[in-house]
This record gives sequence, structure tokens and C-alpha cells, in this order.
Amino acid sequence: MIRTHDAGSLRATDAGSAVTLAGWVARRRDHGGVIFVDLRDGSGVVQVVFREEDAHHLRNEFCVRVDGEVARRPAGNENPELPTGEVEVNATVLEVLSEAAPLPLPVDDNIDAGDDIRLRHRYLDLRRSGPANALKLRSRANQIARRVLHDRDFNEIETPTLTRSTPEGARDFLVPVRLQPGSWYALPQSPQLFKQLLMVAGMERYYQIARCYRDEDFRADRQPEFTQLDIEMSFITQDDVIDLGEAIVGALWEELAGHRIDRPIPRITWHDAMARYGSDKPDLRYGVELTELTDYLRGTEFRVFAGAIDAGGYVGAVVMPGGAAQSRKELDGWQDWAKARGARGLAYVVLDAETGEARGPVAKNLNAGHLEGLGDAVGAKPGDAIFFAAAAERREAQELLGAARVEIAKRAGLADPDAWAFCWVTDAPMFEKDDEGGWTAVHHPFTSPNAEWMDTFEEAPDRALAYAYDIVCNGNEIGGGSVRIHRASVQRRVFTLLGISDEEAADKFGFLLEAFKYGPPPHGGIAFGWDRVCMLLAGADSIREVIAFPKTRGGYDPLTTAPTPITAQQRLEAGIDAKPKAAQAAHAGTAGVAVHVEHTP
RNA sequence: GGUGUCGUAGCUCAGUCGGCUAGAGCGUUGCCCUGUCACGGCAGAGGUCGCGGGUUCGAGUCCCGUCGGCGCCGCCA
Repeated sequence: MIRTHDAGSLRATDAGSAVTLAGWVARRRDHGGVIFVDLRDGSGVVQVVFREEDAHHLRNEFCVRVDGEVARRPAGNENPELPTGEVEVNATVLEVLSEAAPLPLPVDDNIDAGDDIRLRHRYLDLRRSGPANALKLRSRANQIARRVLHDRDFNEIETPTLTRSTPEGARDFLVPVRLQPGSWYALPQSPQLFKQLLMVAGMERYYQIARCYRDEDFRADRQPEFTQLDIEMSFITQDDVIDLGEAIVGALWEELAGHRIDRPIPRITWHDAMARYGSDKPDLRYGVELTELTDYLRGTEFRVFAGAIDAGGYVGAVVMPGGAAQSRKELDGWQDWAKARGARGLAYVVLDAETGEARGPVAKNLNAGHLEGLGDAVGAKPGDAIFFAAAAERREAQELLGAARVEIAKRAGLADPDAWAFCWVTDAPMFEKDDEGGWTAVHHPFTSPNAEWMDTFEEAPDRALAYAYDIVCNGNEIGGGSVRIHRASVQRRVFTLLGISDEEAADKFGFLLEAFKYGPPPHGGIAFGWDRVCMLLAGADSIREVIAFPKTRGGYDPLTTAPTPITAQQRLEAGIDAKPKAAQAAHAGTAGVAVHVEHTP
């Protein structure tokens, strides 16, 4: 090594030691006869004192080697802000290893540049402690997960990233195949089918920190390439997977966030989550639960509510504590908020802080009896606002109220930013109606019905429940999985219900069904959205902070400027323009079957 | 695809009701400074106000379009 010591490691006990340091000029304070330079390396910063002229020429981010001697700082000159603040290094030799041009963005922990410029010069952005620590934390998270899994005899196994288009809900990224013009690889949206094959293969316990690809639009917590901690186990029940999930999450939060998670982590059924929180990933850091009013308001003449009730739908409410104090403008703002979400509006009643009297446009439409008990029915006090949603589709109204609940918490500051609230959402429905009136798998078509519905799911597909579970942290879905179907007869019945013919099934997942002929073990698993997990542990607002070289919202990488056009030669060789044969076209891809993969981002 | 918001010096931003010869801090260049630690002082350079069009005597400011960053809806689990 060029250096003998890490800059950030020097302490008073090192005084008198001759050291060689190597790093970057973080900051310099030039007093003419004496020049202080904060020298930064991967371990931290230490002050170096120069009394020679040559240090005048140092500029920020020059890469330097310094020989010198560690000394206690003169009395009164210690800097308690720095771990190395008791000492300094009196330089005897300065070697400039490389110079730095004037910086396009400040390399300064206290100054945040815009996303675009940070990504374009990500190598400078990452010299700052915040962004650097986020990546280092992710590295530790990987180690912790691997340790927990290896302690439990899991095997880390890699699966292909050039594969066939597999049956999942999102758009595939496609790769042309030079050797077979007209045929394309797809990048995997997850290793779902491969990990199931590994169970057939008797690997019994598999995991992988797997890169996955989905060609969909971006969000703060979504990139087109992302990472799952992907896990599958044989001969297990749902509880075994949940136990393992808790062990992983427990170790991560204890070691990286200093937070001991109370176990077992609470479980809530999917239906309860929707009823109480209007979400399948409820943020349990605060209350503000939904109240169903379908029965309470039965017989109302207010058309919006009556229409939903008569249609066999749902009317419900959520309370904004102190919401009566909002101005007319703020209350109108809620209408815009609701419309931006595609709702017609958000009916509300405010309870007068003094008298408890119900006021607002909707109050006029409700009869005295309904108004009288309303506060008690929804748990509202004088001074609160009550928001209503009504729809023929129960879930639609619940989701609007659920979104309102999150917005209420945001505006009222109800979520403790230092709190961690975990839960499992279990017993998810197996199926939901698709646009054509048929059924589609909520999770994916290999998800097992639970014991109760194993023999009867065809009789009431809308009510059938699966062995499917998501783990939620502070309103973020950080992982999800299911117990899989391992019996051919059950799988056939599911395909039949989904309207997937034998030919279609053979075409889409034939290789899996073939494998399942040969004694597939009962198995199940889970996948964690690793970027989200690391984002939460890092306290970041976006998964971009825990990805070394993320892309912008437009799928653009400001650093490499990818994606780029290709040359005519590349285009020719890649076989992009090859005309598919008619027979191939009919069987290509997975179009027409909407099925989904593991529940993670 | 829809929508909100932002775009002014290398960076972070201010710029009021349309009157601007466009400012500040940091950075940068030169000089000074022996105990600073987001050092300090003096002097300087640095601008297609994202781009295009329009309204106006006059546009950074108003209007239309467009490009880009970010957030949200759709989409994605």
C-alpha cells in the first residue's frame, strides 16, 4: 500500500508516529506561512499541516500522498467535531499523485447538487460521505443477508439473465440474438421460474441477490433494473418462510438501524388491511383507520352514497384529526387531490370545534339522524374533518380512502420519521377480474390456494385466498412471496380458471410443467425488494441513493449517456430486422396472458 | 399516455406589478495572510435567464409550443 495509515483512524494515541497518508484534498485553509489541508480518504478526514510553499498549489480534490508525523494539536486547537480532531499530521513530504480540474459540482457533505449533475459526475458525488455511506451500508446489508442464509444452509445460485420471455406482468427488455435472427432473449423480470426449477432439482434452499429487469415507467422507488434478494425453500409451510423473512429483516434492522424488531411481526389479512387502511401495504406508524358506513348510511337520500349502496357497493370514511381548522381553500384542495387520482371528488363533513355541529356541502344532504351519530360512527371529535368515499366497487372506494389516509398523515405530520412499523399482509386473494370479465392471478399462476380453498377455489374465485404474503415497512412493500402449487392437478385447475388452454400453458411455461412431472417438492419462497430495503435502512427518499449508477426517470444514464444509437453494422449483425416466420410469430412471447410474478418491485 | 413542479454564472439560489446595464454565496484566477477547521482580506473573470415562437415601446418576468430534471396517476406488483 502507498499509505501506512487510514486518515480517519488517527487518534491521540498515534501522536509521535511517522505516517504516510494518501487521499484527496477535501479543503484547504491557506494562511500564507501555514497551510491546513483536510485530507480525506475512504476512512475519513484528518488535518494535515504544511509549512512549505508547495502546498499553495493544492486545489480541491487533488489526489495526494503525504509523509509526516502525527502530533497532538496545540492546546485549544482541538476540533471536537472531528473523530481525528485531537491530532494533526505535520507534513514533511508532499507528492501530488494527480491533479483535479475545477469541479463541476462541490464535493462537500453540506451541499447537495441537483440529481442530474450528481449522476453525471457520480464518481465525485460518491466522494461525499452521505452517498458513499449509502453504498457501504448496502454492502453490509448484502453480507448480513448472506450470513443469515448461509447459517441456515442456503445455497447461493446464479440464474441466467439472458433467458426466454417469462410469464410476468411487466413489459420485457428484449435482446436480439445474432445466432438466430428473429429470435430474442428477454432479460428476467425475476428468477421466479428458475428458482422453482431449482427446487425440483433438489437444491431445497436457494437464494440469490438477483438483478431483475422490467420495462415500465420510473418512480422514486422503481428503476428499470433493480435487485431482489430472491429466496426459495422446499418442504416448507407459509410460516417457515415468514420465520426466515423475519430473521433476515430482524438482523438487518438490528445491525444497520440499531432497531430491535418485536417478533413475531404482526400479521394482518389482506382483507383487513383493505378494510382498516385502504391499502395492501398499510403504514402502521399511525392510526387514522377507515370506517365502513355502508350499513349506517343505508336509506340515505344523498345520491352519491345511495347509488353506491344500492349497487351493492361501499361507503366509508376516514377522519382527519383537527381537519375542521382547514380553510375553504385547503378543503377545496382535497377535491383537486382526489381528481388528480381519478376520483370524482372527496366528499367531506367538518365538525365544528366548539359545537360539534356538522357542516360542509355534504352535511346538507344527510338527514338529522345520520348527522347526529356520524361523529361516533367514525370516531371523530369536534374540530375534526370526515372524508367520504363511495363506489360500487368496494376496493375502489377503500383505495381512495387509503390514499387520503396517507395524505392526511403527511399533511398533519402523523408519521414519526424515526419509527419502524412492520407487518405481514397475508391471505391475499388468488384472483381478480380482468378487463374482459375473466380471471387473472393476483400474484402469479403458480401461487397455491390456501388449505381452505384448495378444493373449492373455482366456486368463488373472487373470494378464494392464497398462501401469499407481503412484508410491509412504514407503508413500503419490501418483500413478498407465496407457497407454490406443486400438484399438477391443482395447477391444471388454476390454468383452466384463468382461461389458459393446455396448448397455451405448454407454450408459455411448458418447461416448468415438464419439470413438475418428476416429483416436484412442496415449495415456496419470498423475494425482497433489495433497493427498497436498503433505501429504508439508509434513510433515503429514493432507491437511486442506494444504487451506484442509477438512471434518470427517462431511462437515461447521464454518466455514460446510455442508451445510444447503434451503427448500421451493429443493427445488421444483431438481426433486429429479421422477419419472423409466421408460425413462430404465433407462439412468440407471452402476449395475451396477464400473470404476475413475485410481489416485489 | 396524463398531470404537478422546477429550469437564471461551474454549483446552490434570489430576482417584487413587465422597466435590468441580470445579482448573492460557494467555487474559480491573481495577490496578501503562521493556528485555521464551511479561515479571512483585496482585486478579477465568468450569463444564449433550457430551446423556439408570440404579445408588448420594452420579456428572466406574461402567453403558446418544445426539451430536460424531479414527484404523482396510469403502468408496474
